[in-house]
Amino acid sequence: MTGRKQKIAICWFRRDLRLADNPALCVALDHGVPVLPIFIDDQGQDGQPQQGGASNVWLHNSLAALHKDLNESLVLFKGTPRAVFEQLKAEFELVAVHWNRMYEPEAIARDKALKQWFADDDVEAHSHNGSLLFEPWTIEKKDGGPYKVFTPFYKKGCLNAEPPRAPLKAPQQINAYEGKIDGAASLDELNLLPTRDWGKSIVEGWDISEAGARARWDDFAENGLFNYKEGRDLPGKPFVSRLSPYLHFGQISPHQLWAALDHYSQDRNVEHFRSELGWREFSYYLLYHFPTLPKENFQPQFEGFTWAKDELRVKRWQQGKTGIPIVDAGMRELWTTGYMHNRVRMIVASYLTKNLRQDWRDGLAWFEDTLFDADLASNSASWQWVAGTGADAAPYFRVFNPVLQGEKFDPEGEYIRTHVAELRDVPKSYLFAPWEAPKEMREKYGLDGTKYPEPMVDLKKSRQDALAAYDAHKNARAEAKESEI
DNA sequence: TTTTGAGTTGTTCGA
DNA sequence: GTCGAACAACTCAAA
Repeated sequence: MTGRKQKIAICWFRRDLRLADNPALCVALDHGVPVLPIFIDDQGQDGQPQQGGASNVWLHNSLAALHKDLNESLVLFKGTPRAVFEQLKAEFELVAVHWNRMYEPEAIARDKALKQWFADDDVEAHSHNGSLLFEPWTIEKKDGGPYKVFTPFYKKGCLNAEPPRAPLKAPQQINAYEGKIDGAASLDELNLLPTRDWGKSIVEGWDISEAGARARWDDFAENGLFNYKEGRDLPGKPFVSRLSPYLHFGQISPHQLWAALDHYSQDRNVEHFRSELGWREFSYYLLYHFPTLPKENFQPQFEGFTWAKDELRVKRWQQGKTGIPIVDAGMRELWTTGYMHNRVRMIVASYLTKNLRQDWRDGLAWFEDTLFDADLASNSASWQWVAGTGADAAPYFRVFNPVLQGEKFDPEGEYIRTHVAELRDVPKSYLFAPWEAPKEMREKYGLDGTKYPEPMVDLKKSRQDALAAYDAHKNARAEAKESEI
């Protein structure tokens, strides 16, 4: 190549797959040179984690949509960011590189090293805040340490802090670099879709794009928000936002939602939805300050607690064949749609960790693989919360009774019937605990295990066993402590 | 340093 | 059927 290299600025898309309210994109466009929008798939490389199957399906569709929104100018790569940037640096004069921050421990390590590398090479590189309302390092207790309880974190820490910025408008025009780039990959070459058909069926009903995120919000604002505080507990009703996968991949930002909520009267429903965004912040905050959150019990007193390791139990839970209707409905919703209603997530998590006494990490791994919205921060914080090992966790004796939960939150059985076909015709009086149905009814509907399985474990006994296991652990610890003295 | 009040989402038991 | 108490202490946050 002769002459001077072409000047460009790079906007590195990651977990911010949108044009509106995208600080990195806005600033990249300000340099007055063509912007090269790129995405790098570095899963499994250089210590970066592998994303789950459902997440990759979502990502595939997101990238296709973003490419379209960018007038087909998005350039994809597979490999390590370092290698990609080395190549781009050889080919172009990099005026600046911009990205929006990620907060997983491995991502932080990667980005930190890259920043140093850019600094050593005199390339301007800047990270921006695109996905959190409050940066984790800005919220601290009076004594300077991190909060471990949600309410003071949210009320004192967040609500008294500098308010989140107003969302940025989408750029009116994008001066994108449109030449050919060596080493770029096609979307198919990223191989994000699974080989089985599963990838096709789960995307039904989702518009996986920035416009789709908008539409989802509009629909929720009109039909769910006004009834959110109580309605969000009813899995058979459309009162939850279902925005979580869009938030995870950044097709919509929390700033956009936070600001949009200002347009409504600040009643308890709006307050509650805001606080759910607060929970998302809290999860990221915990992961930032306690990076072992996905791997180790947050509460150290659970060290050495033994879970009843049983692969068959985990497998039947995954397949939605536990014999507990609301649990099976949830697990099947997850498998067939890539999503599970929040109330049911708690029920199935409580059932796995308490009634089946399986390690919360097994549940976490399954959710990571099958949820569209699999988000390391929220997922680890929430599993630990249910298991009782987490921050601000439920007391150990709080074991959900899935029969009562079903009767209370899915009273007409709509949710169960939607997801567990075998139970569609079972009368309501036995829908939540089919093992209690009279013999002839059990035979008629195949509730004796011919169509629908009998319960894996007795609910009452397994509850007592869980409480006993906790007690035993506590006593063992107390004794160990005593013998130290 | 000590003290005080509080802590997302539940269940069971007995009056 | 409804209601309050018990479940078990412990940690956190702030005064």
